[in-house]
Amino acid sequence: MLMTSATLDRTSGVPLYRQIKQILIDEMRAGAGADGLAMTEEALITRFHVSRAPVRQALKELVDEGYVYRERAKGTFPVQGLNVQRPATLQLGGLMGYLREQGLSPEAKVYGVSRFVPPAEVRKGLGLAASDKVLTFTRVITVKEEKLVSSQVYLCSPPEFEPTSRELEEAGSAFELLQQRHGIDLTRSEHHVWASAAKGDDAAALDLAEGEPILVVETLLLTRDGRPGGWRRAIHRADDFKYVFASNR
Amino acid sequence: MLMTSATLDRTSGVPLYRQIKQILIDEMRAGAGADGLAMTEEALITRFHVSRAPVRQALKELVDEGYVYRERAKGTFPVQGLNVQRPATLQLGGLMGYLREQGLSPEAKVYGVSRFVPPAEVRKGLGLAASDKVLTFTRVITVKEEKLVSSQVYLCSPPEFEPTSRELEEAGSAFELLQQRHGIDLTRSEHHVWASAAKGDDAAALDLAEGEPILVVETLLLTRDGRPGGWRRAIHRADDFKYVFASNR
DNA sequence: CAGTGGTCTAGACCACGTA
DNA sequence: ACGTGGTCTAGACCACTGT
Repeated sequence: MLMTSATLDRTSGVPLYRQIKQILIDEMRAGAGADGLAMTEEALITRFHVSRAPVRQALKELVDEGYVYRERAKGTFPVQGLNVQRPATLQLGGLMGYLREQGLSPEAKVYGVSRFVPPAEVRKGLGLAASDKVLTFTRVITVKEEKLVSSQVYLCSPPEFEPTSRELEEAGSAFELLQQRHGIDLTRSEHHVWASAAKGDDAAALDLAEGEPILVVETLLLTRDGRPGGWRRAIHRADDFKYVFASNR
Repeated sequence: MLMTSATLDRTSGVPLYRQIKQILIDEMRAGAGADGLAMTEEALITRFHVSRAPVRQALKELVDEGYVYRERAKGTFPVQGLNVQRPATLQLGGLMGYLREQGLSPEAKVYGVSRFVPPAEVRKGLGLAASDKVLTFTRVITVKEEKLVSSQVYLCSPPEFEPTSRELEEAGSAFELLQQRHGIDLTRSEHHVWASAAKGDDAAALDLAEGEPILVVETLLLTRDGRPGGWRRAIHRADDFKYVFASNR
């Protein structure tokens, strides 16, 4: 088998460590699971004609992303099973996109877009004064005529941010809209996940009988500098929705 | 206020970047949230009399762990709210320790320790042949006379690994035992979390009526090199157990 | 012993944001 | 223009592992 060895492009503007990283990923996917090649730093330095820094940065990111593991005085080795699909942590607000990728045809409905003072629990989580108003709305995602998830969203946003229901339905996520229009990125988040029995509004929101099981996900969203910027309570139909995430520690 | 500035110890064997990192964490906790000090690389280099590498490594880890954020051409800034307790992702098998830290008195009971061929679903997840045997057992954690969680665990382990129920109850985690005795560390994991209605064995395991809501957490455990090494299905009493995790992306 | 990754030094050039 | 973090070079010494 003839293997055309990839080389680096020093004029492309793409950092060397990213090119190295991508080449190694491609090679591992292509079947280096049969641990053929040695990924020692020295080998990569001589192979790509670079110094240690870009090699180490590439390997560092590969470790963080779970592609390889390193053992002191032993070497760097690819993890097994890179060909099988590994679950990625669900992106925030990326549920619509994910469902489409899965070949489903999700529909989003947004109700009750308004701006008012949130309930005490939410106000506390967002660290707001008793009179501060936030943008709020309800979003229901339906798949195959069945209501899959109902979310109540509270967003600390400038008064100028007054999206319509239509805009919120078309945008993949309200958070994306907020970033595009006002440069506010709510990239940090804290999730609380538990099971409960549907009752009252929760039951009605998903057309469930009282007492039926639901999955509740409460999320506090934070800006890069750690200030609360949003709060969301999502109710999922039991069994139909699974939260998936991986850890390397 | 007199501030005794911490200095580095080059003889302690502790890497400089770790010392720098810890000093910065302490200072931020002490109240640098009032963004008093500048954490630019140049400032830290001159302050600690080191080169750029340890400073960058310290800051890199602080970013990864959510203590600071960096903006190109602007600077490095502490995130707000470091004094309030942030949720840490629950350590695998660390539930007993966590409950004790919370001042509760959890009790663990282990039943049915044995070694046999697992059901098809588990065998598939673990990538085993039809005749491979694994160690299996059931573990129930009780708090205040109430069964909180019931786990069915399947462990790929050498035949010599034959812990007693007693040993498994006293060890914080079967995974710890496996690492201590055979050097097998199942550090990687993939979690699937959803809500369901208790029925059959699941209902009996937690003394619930049929149809009551439960939280199901299925976890595939992997070794550092990515080979499946264990599988666990945990059933949690609804409302009493919350899965908490944070993300910086 | 040689090879590995972990840590550190002392420089360099660049893109980008602020002033 | 200047300061910031992002990237890269070319060295160095160390601890640890396997032979």
